[in-house]
Amino acid sequence: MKQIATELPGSMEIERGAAPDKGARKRFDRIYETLRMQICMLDHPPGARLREEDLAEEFGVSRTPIRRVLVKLEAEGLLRSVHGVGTIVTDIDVDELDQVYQLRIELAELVGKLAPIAPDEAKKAAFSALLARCEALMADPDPRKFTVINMDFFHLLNSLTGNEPLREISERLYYQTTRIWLKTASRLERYEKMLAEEISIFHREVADIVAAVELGDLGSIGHIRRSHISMSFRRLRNESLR
Amino acid sequence: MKQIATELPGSMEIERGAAPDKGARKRFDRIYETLRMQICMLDHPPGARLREEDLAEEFGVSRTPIRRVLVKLEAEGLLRSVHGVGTIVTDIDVDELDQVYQLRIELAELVGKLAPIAPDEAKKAAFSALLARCEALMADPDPRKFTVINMDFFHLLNSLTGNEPLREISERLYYQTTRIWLKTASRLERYEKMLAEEISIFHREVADIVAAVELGDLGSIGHIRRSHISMSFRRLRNESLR
DNA sequence: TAGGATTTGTGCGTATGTATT
DNA sequence: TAATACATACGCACAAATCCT
Repeated sequence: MKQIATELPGSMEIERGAAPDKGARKRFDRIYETLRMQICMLDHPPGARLREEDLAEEFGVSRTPIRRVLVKLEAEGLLRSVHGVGTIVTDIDVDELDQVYQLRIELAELVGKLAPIAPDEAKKAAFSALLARCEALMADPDPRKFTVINMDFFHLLNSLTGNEPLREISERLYYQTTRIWLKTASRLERYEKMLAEEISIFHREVADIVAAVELGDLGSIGHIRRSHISMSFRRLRNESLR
Repeated sequence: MKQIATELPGSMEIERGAAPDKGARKRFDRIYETLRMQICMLDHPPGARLREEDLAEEFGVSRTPIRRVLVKLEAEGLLRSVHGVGTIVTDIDVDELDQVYQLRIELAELVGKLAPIAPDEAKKAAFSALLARCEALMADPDPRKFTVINMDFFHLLNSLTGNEPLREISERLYYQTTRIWLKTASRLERYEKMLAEEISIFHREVADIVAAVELGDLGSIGHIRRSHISMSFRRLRNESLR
């Protein structure tokens, strides 16, 4: 039984300003990335319960496409759906966080070793621009801005390897840990001061790496990142034990 | 602050021997693992089109739970769903395969470095048992049996690290590459002979590693695996260029 | 202990996209 | 180019599981 119809398909639809969501795939990606960022930004903190129906309404679709996204986020360890209970944002304890950091440290060094890509002028400019944003951040410390800049910096560094599986895995571990770092830090007494210190230290790391990028010394980038990731986690753990 | 309990009450349920698929989660896992193994065994070779309806019938469910599984397998890079076309088993070319192997080599070495677990008697026995199966395989070379033993061996080695993210990632890359190895090899002229040689070489690797396990020398296990993974890929590539 | 409220899981009909004739 | 076949994507109604009173 044919449905009536058919005005001309999607192409006649009005082009809405930003993202008219042409295909199903683009819509899927948009919802996925939005949700992942929200989880990363602690808009949905660890332990929070997400209701499929709420999300469906928020994104203007039915539960079905939402569930697709949730399955993927669950496969990446950011969510856990439980029948009859809800969909919960995952949390990990310090021991697990330690394990992920140990692995991230090793992977960071691999970025400079496996299929390293010598940065061209455009990439060097991107690094410089990021350093500038980082300096602006120091004048006005803000956890959300810090998270975004940190994330952009991570992606920029990740683009220095041509090994795509490595990029993918590093990214996944990154999204799994930054939100935990942010959550843990935000509960500490000295949060404000600690954040400012962390931003300052981050700025130094960026400056160090930008210098290495200018020299085209990809090998030492790995070592710089290795020590910074390691120290960042140590600071967090030490602060937690105060 | 409410933390999600580590395990859900479902553990109160009785484990029934035949596993008649009690909960939704178990059914999901069963379908997922079955399908993954089928893909790995080339029952669904790269390029094959899977029809959701066929799978639904095969597993005795509707398309809905099948689609959940397909999304997860797609997230892991084993499938790709295209609207209006079908769900296709992914294939990767030699360059990509090379990248994954490069990464697997590094991760294999990390297994012995990050949170190494000293094997107890039970584990040593498991290694010995696997060596025996490997010897039996040499007398009767069979690609499917080889694949299964190889996989069991991989899981056994992976259990030597307490770093769970590392285990998870290694496993994912493993499932992504073995099937491609098998497919590529099966198309070669000297397939029969090559398989026998590969099994023989594999037997030697297992013997080497079992010896290292007996000595509790986890560090050298990493080096042994590193060289074997590397050489295995080189042999495949060289054979392809004949 | 029982039952209702809530939330995820499932089944199925329909819409939409793609390829082929 | 248009029509047709077929596969995935979607929306909705209902079943199953869990929680709380």
